[in-house]
Amino acid sequence: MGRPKTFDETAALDQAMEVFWDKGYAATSLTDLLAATGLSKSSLYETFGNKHDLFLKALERYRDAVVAPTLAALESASSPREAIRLAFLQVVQGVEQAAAPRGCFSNNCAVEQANRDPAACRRVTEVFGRFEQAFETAVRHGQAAGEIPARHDPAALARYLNTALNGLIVVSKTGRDSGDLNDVVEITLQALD
Amino acid sequence: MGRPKTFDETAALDQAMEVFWDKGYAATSLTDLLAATGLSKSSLYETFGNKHDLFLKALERYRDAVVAPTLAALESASSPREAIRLAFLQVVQGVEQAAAPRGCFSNNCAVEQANRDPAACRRVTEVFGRFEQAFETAVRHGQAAGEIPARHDPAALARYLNTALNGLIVVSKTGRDSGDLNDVVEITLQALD
DNA sequence: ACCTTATTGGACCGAACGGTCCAAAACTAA
DNA sequence: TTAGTTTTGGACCGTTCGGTCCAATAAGGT
Repeated sequence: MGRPKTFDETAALDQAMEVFWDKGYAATSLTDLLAATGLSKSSLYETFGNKHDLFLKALERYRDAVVAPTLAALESASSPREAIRLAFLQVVQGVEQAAAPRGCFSNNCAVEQANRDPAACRRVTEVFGRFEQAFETAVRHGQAAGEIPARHDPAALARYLNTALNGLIVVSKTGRDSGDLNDVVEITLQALD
Repeated sequence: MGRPKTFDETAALDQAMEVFWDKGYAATSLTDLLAATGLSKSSLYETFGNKHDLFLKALERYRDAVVAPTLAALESASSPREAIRLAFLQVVQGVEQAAAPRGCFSNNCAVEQANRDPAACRRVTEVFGRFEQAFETAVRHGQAAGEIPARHDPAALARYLNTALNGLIVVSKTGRDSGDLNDVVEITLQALD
């Protein structure tokens, strides 16, 4: 069976994801990736292919390891309305804690790569779709529980929430007063009244 | 007085701005800039300094040549409420017309550079601030005209509108159905009711 | 113990990167 | 016409880029 790998493949992928998340695709060099993962050049190419392949795998890893758990919480919350608020407040919290919020990997990728990298764009679209789906089921649950008026169209409201969330993430990147951001969140959530 | 320049400096700057706007900072090479501006390397360095200097100048040019006119229209509209709606619909229109919308230069820059380029970040923050200011005066005018209820806090509402607009721009980059985007705009603008 | 199979480090590659420099050219002012 | 000033093209620079390749190595399976 030959010599086994001396490193954890998904751990290395996680490290690569962090770098891409922080610096974007173009600004990330192979040297950065080697330093972050601790791999040698041959190991990296052997296990992940080239830089672009690795980038796509990092995007998928983000979807599975970061996005999916968050959305699961959103979909199975006992109080869907509060869960939605929490999703927004987590962004504000991110600003309070990190001096330089790195935003959302998919969001970053949409802005940097969507125009010139169809494969990456497809994956971002998928993540956005999942967000919308999660928001939609949360809205439906909220409506069933009487927390959200039934007159709202769940699908449209979900798209709205996803858009607003992405806006908040972008604006946060320039470093804002968290009180101001909280005001924005409150107004945003009035759409659920 | 010596040999005069054979090119239009602001026209060259406009071309450089287009490239940076489309590709971002890291993915734009000097070769790209030379091709777009038509300048020789020495002319470019002589007139604009290095790549980063040029980038900052392109951001400022964007603020003055692209953002300022838009905001002026927003601030002096006879129907402020409709002007706000129009600002959002322009983004949707951009999706319908361009196969690959390039978004907003400041927005792109916020996502790509805010964390690692303080000078660029400052300029982006300034543009965001101007947007909020324009939205705020539009809201105030709308309130004075009776188009927008007086109970709303103009500053907070302006921040909300700026955030929502940026969200719409980001989501648009992945190429969406314009009908869906219109739904989002309608819900967004219900905050003005 | 041995043979097969796989991993690994690092030398190496051509190309492209951002940036500098200078001699030739082109224009103005006198 | 000439002196003075600025622009301009392009040669050139060292560095870094993403990527390939191979010999050495290390761990199975038998």
